[in-house]
Amino acid sequence: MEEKYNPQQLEAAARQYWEKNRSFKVIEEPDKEKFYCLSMFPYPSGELHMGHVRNYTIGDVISRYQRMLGKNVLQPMGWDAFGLPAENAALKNARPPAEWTYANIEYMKGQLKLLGFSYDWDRELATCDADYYRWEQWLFTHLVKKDLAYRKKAAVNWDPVDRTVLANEQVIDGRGWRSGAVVEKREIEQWFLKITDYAQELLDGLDKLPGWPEQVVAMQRNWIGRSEGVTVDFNIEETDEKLTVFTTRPDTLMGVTYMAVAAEHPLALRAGEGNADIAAFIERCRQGGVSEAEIETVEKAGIALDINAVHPITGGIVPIYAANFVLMGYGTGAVMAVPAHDERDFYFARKYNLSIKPVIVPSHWEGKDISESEINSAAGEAELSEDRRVPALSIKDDLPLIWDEWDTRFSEKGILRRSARFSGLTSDQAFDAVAEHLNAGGKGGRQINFRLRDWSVSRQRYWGCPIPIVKTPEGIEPATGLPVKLPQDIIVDGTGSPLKRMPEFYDLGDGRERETDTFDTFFESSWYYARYCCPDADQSMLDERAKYWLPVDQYVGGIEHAILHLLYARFFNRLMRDEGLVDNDEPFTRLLTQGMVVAETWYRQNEDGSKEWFNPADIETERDNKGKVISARLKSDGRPVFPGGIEKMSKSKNNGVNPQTLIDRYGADTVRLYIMFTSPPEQLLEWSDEGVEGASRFMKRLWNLASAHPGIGGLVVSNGIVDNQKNARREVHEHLKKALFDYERQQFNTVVSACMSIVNVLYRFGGSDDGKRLLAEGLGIVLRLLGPIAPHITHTLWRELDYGDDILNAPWPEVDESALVRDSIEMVVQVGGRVRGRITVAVDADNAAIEAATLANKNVQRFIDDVEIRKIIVVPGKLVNVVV
RNA sequence: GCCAGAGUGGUGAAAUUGGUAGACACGACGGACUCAAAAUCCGUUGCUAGCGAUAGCGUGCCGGUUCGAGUCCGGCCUCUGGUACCA
Repeated sequence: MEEKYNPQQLEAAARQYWEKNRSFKVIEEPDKEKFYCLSMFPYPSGELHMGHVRNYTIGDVISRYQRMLGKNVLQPMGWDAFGLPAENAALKNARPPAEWTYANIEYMKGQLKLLGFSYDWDRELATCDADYYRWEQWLFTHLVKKDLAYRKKAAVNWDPVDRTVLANEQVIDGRGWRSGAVVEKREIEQWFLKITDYAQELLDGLDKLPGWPEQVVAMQRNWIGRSEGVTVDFNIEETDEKLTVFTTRPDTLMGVTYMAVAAEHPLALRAGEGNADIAAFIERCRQGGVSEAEIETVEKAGIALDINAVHPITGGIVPIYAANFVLMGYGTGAVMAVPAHDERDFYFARKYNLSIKPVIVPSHWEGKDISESEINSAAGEAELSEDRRVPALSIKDDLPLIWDEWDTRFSEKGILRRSARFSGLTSDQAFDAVAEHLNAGGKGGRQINFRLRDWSVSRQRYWGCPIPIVKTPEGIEPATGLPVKLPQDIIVDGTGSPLKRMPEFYDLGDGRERETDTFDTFFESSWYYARYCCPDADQSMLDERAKYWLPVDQYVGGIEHAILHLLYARFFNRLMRDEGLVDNDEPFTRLLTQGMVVAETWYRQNEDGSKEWFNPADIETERDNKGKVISARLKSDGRPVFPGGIEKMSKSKNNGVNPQTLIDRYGADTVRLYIMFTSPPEQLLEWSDEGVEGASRFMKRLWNLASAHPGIGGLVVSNGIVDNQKNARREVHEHLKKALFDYERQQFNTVVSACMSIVNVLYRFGGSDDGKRLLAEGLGIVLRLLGPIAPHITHTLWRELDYGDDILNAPWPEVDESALVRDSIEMVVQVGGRVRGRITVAVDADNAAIEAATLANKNVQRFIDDVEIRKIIVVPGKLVNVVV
């Protein structure tokens, strides 16, 4: 046995052993409990970064843990290989995206192998392989036939200079990232999947996911956004047309004072034809990108169309505005506005001097009414004054009738006033009454609405899966002869998809043309988890093996996928279910969302004001006597650098730590241990080189302890009783209990803490003959507890110390409850909730004995001397609180 | 803007979920070993006062509930993720 810890050598040997024994190859074994553990597959961007290492280490720890519990564990790996970065790299290097992508896959695969992950590599897949994407093309043609896929126009970001569609990420401050031109919204024909048909089911399914983080469930619930409301038809004055809106607050219908439509709404476009101001406004609204964050933060603006609507109940006249915050793609592209009871409507009304008509008062406002004298004009009841101005309404007591500032109470439900036949009803009663009234008059009725919109899957890009559609003179039809293969040897030039310039791809003769758009890359990542079960199935998308493995028992990935990817995958699973391909509704039983990896940034200011960023590896720091960093300089020139804050590891801030360098230097086990130890999996992980040193030190400490006792594994005799080392053995089993508990709740940092504590105990007490038996048992426990986290060293020591042949087949350690028994316990004594002392009492002491011991404590007596004791609270086994 | 999180020593964090705040580490300081250094081992380490026993203060800020609050409730501040074409 090597005297010194030599990670490079032992890790290579351990990996060789696993490879030779095909340790992680799995097949379906119906008699064995299965466990499918999946980490989100990487985009092959070039090299592995720390985020990947963290994600895959967490997944591997869970996989190996489940395997040691005796389950049939599947852990696959593959490549999310289509996407925008390949096109950007292709543009830069003038090489085909396919070449770049496959080279990256080769390199990153080599890096993954160095980390000792227990993947079944026989199941590897890459989404850019036609063997993979042919099946999503197949599914799509079925969806077209089932009317679950359809075409409609939708807005995209258009760069008028580069004449190309931009991703939201490529729009920076409203301008194209390469051209710098102001981006425009442009409506183009696109394919959509009817995810809204599944909205209710996707919402209900969230209740059946107790293994998901509550925050993710909450985000998905809000994203789907079910709301019960009413549709209302407003006639357009002097025409036969109508404007339909949806509202969740029909109780405020009598307070409507204006309507707002999207700038691209047909009514607005028509008004713009005869009015230069309106046309200019519509043009201004066209500028800027389509992302919600951009649209919602832009200042609200509108313009009167000089078209009026007719209130469906009062017959009053309501002006129609075009507004930049109403979007054509959402609902009907029109909203009714109630400025007295909606914040956004309120500020818009103030900006354009529109009427504000309060119609709801607080529930406790029995009998009181809104003073008519303070309102001189309100749509639906009186003609608007000439300039549509309304004087300020005053607030009385807690009346929601203020004009100057908005109060959130204004939007609360209450009792209706000034609402004709509905006055006096509560908001809830009015909801029903208004809905029935509209329904009876043929002017609307109840409706359930979802915030969720249908999924646009068309992308005007090259490096993606071709949409299998053919345009013929007779119309649109699904392609036959799948797969429709993506041409590979292509040079990208940044002016739109090269497929559009390749008649050999799209021109099928007889006026028949292939679709040249490709699928959104979320399409591929929405079903890869299922394909891993049967990656070689060549007669169908999935086969019977999928029904053995699915659902995924544990999914691990970044929190940034909380909504889109996870929702699309839940949707796809249902699409595949409805094709009879899978049995289950939900694809992922448990979900762990891991936090990002961040690091300190360092910079120097250049003379032109720009900043130069330096890698943390090239910096040395100086600390004060408390250990606080007071200055830092670049190693190479010794001149100072300055901290720029802690940020996500990135190329732009040059704060990435290369996993490869660390593996070369410390070995994979140390990197894995550090990552698992330094933060709980769901939290942000702040990188620290010193922390890695600490992890490395622990590895050596473990190795040194073990190598000093060759063959000690043979001393383990049925949890060998150790008389003279009772306290030490109790500590070991207490830490073991803690570690087992933390494995179950997936808090791996404290699993490592517990292992460190056990090693500390063994260092102190492992010397004598009895100590050797303690050591034999304790080391056996630590090796198995660390097995999933640091697999190479534990594999090696398990064999070298004679514990057994293969630690993967060892039984998982169990707590010996008899080792935990104590004779006496220490309890904390508080007076008035403040700790004043400690008492030692027998384990079975009753409350009277505990109280007596408490009152006998000298320091306690100091604090109860001249005050009255009201009562004494005893928390068994923990503390005593004397209430004074 | 909207939705969802997070904030604890010099640092990463722990606190079995309302019961001893700071486990386990990192760093720093002191010691042993060494000609010396590295490595290793041992000790001290929330802040303030005190030789000490001990006391006061302390979990982003303000307020509340409770015998008792890092944990529960109300209101803020700052940071992070998502926001439908980054993946």
